[in-house]
Order: sequence, then structure tokens, then C-alpha cells
Amino acid sequence: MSNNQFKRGELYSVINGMATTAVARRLQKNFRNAGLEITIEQWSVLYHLWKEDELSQQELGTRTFRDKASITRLIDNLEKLGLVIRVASKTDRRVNLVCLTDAAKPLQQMTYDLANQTMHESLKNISKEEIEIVKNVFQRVYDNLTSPDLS
Amino acid sequence: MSNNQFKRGELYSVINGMATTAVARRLQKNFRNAGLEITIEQWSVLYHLWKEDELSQQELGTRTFRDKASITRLIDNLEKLGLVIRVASKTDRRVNLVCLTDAAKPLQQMTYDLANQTMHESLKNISKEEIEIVKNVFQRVYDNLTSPDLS
DNA sequence: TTGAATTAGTTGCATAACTAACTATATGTC
DNA sequence: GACATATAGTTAGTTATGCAACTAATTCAA
Repeated sequence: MSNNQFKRGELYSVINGMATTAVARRLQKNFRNAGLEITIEQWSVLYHLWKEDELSQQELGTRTFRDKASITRLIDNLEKLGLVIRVASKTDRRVNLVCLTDAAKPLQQMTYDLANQTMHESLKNISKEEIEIVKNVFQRVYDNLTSPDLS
Repeated sequence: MSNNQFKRGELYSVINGMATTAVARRLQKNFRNAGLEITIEQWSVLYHLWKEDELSQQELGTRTFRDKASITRLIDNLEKLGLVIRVASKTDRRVNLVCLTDAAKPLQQMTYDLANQTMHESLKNISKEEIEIVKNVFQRVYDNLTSPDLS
């Protein structure tokens, strides 16, 4: 009966190895070709800071689906690049607020444009409806795996 | 007009950070809970060898969407675990054929069952039609990014 | 108010990814 | 046959991931 839904391992290997990393690799390549020396992982952090600056590392982890240790090291590298700084929170001394520097500003429009270009290359001939379904399925997969089991 | 198709970065962050890694993490966790000491990356190589044994590293790279260097080290680690061996090809001395050992045999059914279980957890309440659309979109994204541009 | 439990962040360890440079073998062409 | 080119695999260097153990600060509760 499981085989009614998917051939063994097939969907898994599709999900894990193919389209998603192809998109990531293309975006990384487009960054490099444009002379940008940041990784897509670093970009994903900057992306959330451009939406809302001065987030805690914890909050950045939640928004980018990473654990604390990964965020610690991503912020280390972004600090080395001079794109963010850690500022101690005044209300909770455990917390670092991650703040964009002036050096990060010029990257915003450039990386948005490259991300859009990459999405256009990736989503050529794919309809809005299909994209909505994919996004919706992904959200539900994520919810299936992260919400507590109520059964 | 790009915003007609997707909100900036939104689909990207969905694809890159969320559902796919949640599935991978869950499968890894299910392996660990079952006492299996292999990574999902190692499993993805074994998976293809169970379908067809004695593949070259090159061919394994193609089938698992990895580059040569990644395959070299995955095979290194699988050899250390005693699950595969490298056998020099008799017809082309550049080629290593990667061969399953007897130690890998008992893992096949067990990991298939765990992968199926993981897929059931992930795909709860997601219809066959939606799964087909996701698979189809992924294939077309991959094709968009890997086939030569004919425009 | 003191002691337990929780939360934020860091560090060590192992695995894995990509790029680029490298060796060795094979192939194709003059 | 000899040289250029292509292919298979390895290695070095950098970045990233997950887990577990750890410190420091905060909160909760008796």
C-alpha cells in the first residue's frame, strides 16, 4: 500500500539530491559570476536581516531552519566579512542581536536581482498553480515532521 | 512581474531550508533510533547499489547528483564501515567498481522500511496527485538548470 | 532567597559539500 | 607512433551541517 503513494526511495532521492541542490548551486554560481564572495547560506541569513534587522541568533535559527551551532558559525563568518556585528542585548545579557553593517547595504538589491534571475531560470515553464502546490506541500511536510503528534 | 510568480526569496527559502532538510533529518533520526550507524548520504549510495551493483564512482555520482570528490569520500567512509569495496575494472584501469559486501545485505530491507516509514510520516494527508506534481516540478526544475540553453 | 530548570550561545568532533589542482589512464588525430 | 585532449579518481582547502557537552544568564518555585 505504501507503493500506491510512491516508489520506494524515489521521492526521497528526488527531494534530497536533485532539484533543490541544483537551484542552490545555480544561485551560488550566479553570485560568483557577479563577483559576490558570499555563500548562499550566508545570503539566507542576510535575507532575513534585510526583512528585519537586529534579530537574536536564536530567532535567525528559527527563521532559517538552522540549529544554534550552525548560526553561531555563520555569524562568525559574516562578522569576518564585515557584513554583520553582534551587539549584546540590553534587556537580556544572554542574547546577541545580529545587526547589519553599512557594508551589507549594497548587497541587498544585487542579491535580490540575482535570486530573482535564478528563480526565473529554475521555474521556466512552471505555472503559478504548480508553484503554489509545491510550496503548500512543503509547508505541510514540514508541519507533519515538526508539530507534535496528536494521534 | 517576477512578483507575480513568487514573493522574493520566499520559494527559495522554502526549498532550501525547510521541508527537504526536515525529511532528511527525520530519516537520519529514524536510522539512529533503529541503531543504524549510517548517514543518509551513505544510504543514498547504498540505495543505488542495491538497485544495481558494481557501479563506477562516476556513475554513482551521476545517479546521486554528486560530484566526483564527494563520491570519493563517501566511498572512503563506506569502505571503512566495511559495507562496500573498490574493485579495479578489468577493462579500464582508470575505473573503480564499487561493490557491496555481505555486511551491507542485512541493511537493505531495514533501511527500505525506515525510508517508507519516514515517507509516511512526511506525506501524511498529502494526495497522490500533489506528490506527482511535486515530483514533476522538481524534474523540470532540474532539467531547466542542467540542460543546455537552446534560446 | 536559594536551588532547579530553562534558555542563549559557544566549542569540539565527525561527516559532507564544492572548487581547483593534481595523477594516471584512454582515446583520437595527424 | 606521438602528441593533444578527455575521462576517472584523489587530494587540499574552505564552508557548512548535526549532535553533544559546556558556560553563563534568566526564570520559576518552594
